[in-house]
Amino acid sequence: MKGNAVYKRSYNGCLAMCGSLQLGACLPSENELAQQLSVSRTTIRTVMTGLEAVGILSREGAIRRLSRHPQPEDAFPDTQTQSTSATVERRFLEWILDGNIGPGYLLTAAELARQFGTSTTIIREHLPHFQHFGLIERRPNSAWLFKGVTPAFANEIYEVREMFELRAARSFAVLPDDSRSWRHMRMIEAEHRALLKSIDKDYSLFPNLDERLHRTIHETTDNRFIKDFYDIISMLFHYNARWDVEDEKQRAFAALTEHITYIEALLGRDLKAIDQACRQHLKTARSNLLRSIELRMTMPPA
Amino acid sequence: MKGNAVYKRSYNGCLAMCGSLQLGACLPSENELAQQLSVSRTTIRTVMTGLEAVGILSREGAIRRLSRHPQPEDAFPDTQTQSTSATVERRFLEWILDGNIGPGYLLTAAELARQFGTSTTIIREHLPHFQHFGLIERRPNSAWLFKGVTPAFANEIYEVREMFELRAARSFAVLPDDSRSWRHMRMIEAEHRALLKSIDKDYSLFPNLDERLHRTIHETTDNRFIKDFYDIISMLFHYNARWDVEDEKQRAFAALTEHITYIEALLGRDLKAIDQACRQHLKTARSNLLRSIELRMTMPPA
DNA sequence: CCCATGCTTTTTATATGCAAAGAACAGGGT
DNA sequence: ACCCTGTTCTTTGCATATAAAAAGCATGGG
Repeated sequence: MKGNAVYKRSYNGCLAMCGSLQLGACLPSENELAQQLSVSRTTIRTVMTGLEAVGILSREGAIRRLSRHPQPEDAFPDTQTQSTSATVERRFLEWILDGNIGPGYLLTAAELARQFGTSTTIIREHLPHFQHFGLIERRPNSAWLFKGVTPAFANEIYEVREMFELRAARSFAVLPDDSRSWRHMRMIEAEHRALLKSIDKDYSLFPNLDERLHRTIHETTDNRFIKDFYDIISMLFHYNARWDVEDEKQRAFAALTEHITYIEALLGRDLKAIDQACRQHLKTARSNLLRSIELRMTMPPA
Repeated sequence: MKGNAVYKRSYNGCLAMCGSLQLGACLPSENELAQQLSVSRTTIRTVMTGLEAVGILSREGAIRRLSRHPQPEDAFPDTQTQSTSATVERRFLEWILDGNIGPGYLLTAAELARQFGTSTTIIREHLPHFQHFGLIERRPNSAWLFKGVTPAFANEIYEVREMFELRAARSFAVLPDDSRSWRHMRMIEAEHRALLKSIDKDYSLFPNLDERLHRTIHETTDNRFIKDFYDIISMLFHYNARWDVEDEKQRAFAALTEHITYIEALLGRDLKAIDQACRQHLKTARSNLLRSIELRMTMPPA
């Protein structure tokens, strides 16, 4: 009735720990393992029992020792280490953002449950989350309306994003030199410069860097609502990468250049330059997104 | 297993309709009734059966006639016309905002279910909503952390609110004279002037007017995220009224005056005046809220 | 052919059941 | 006194069950 993803993830975690242990060495205490993996001792004990059953551990009384080194095939596959809930969330987003349905489509919990092979409980728990993302809208006592990943959606997101990021960027500029964010930003700057040199082959590393830059900026506001909103941007951004593969290298290069200007303005505490660089970059990002959305609307994927 | 709040609400709705009917008159068609009350025909049919059972309606074949006028006691009490879900949501918010728990308190779904007399299913469906409000935070596989209605909470809300409302107000100013929002605003202005005259006795009507003014402004942005955020403000505002009863009259008067300045600036399309009035009003509102929160934190309610 | 109503099928709202995971308690060793 | 393991008790994650409500289909009258 309940999956055992936590068990499997912890099992894999323990396997990894065992890997760096000498044969015959005894394991840390249950409490310590539990803390390291952020799970309860109960789970650790179940894992230990499992490891003993396959002969990786042996125990004398209360002491457990490594009796053979774990092999890669001892581990559970990654697909099984995520809770049903997380899996459904991910698959649902993929399904929606891959364009399987268009604006106006009515989503019924019962149908989705069948489609994803879970119960309606899980579906009903997740739909409000996508409402928060602005993707769907509730009809009381009835189905959910899919609003679509439309130009309007992108524009509304970017309208808010611009306000938030401008404010965050300004607040970044007045933080002390030795704040965590500033140290972070200097690292990110270095990574940008490094990536710029090898952009021809490493352009696919850019999205991750992009996300980290913007998140670092947003985090400085210390405002739970602004941070929360960044999850929406992040979601959209993450999945946009799925469709928009054309010209990826050029776009990465252009964005990288804009980022560097932006970062220089930030580290230079030049408010005017910050505003300008921020606006310019978001404008580019917005039109990239819009272009990609419009392209997809005229020729939906097979 | 499922409440019948929809039935009861529709039943009351039909009673009200019957009230304005002549004795012996025949009712509208089932379809029409269903549409009027925004429920399914199935529900209407069940209601009709109920009304026949208590002798309010009589039927010959397919025709239903009013056979006696409904009395007030025929109606279901209002408490029974709301779904379990809605009731829990309301009671939970009241419970939290009335200060029954402090920041740092751990909420467990099981306990809440017992406390509110429902199943954990409902509770689990609602907690994410309060997370969206910024009131609680999730600990995976464990309890929820109540973050408290603290000064930080108020400040973070107002930081965002200011950005959104300034932008909305500016976009309001460029709408055409005959737009729905402008007509709306002129009505609201009239109500403000009327209320100003009778503020001594009618000050308790102010909160409703306040909400309508700000919502009218926010609606003009046509941005789902901004509108969505206004629900949080609204919630806080609504419940703030529960604690903050002292000096209510003075505060209503002060706010009313600020509103009128604000509205004049808006209707005058004077961008600079709008900015100033908006900032000024939000500043006052924020400090009222902060004062009330700080007061409550030093002397929590019995 | 358009709308009625009657009847059937599907979906939603909510409670309950149960395995997995977490938390609390208890004795024992250092 | 602390930390460790064994044990028990509670809570969470998820599926299922069921009444209420919605949606769909059939039939019949103007």
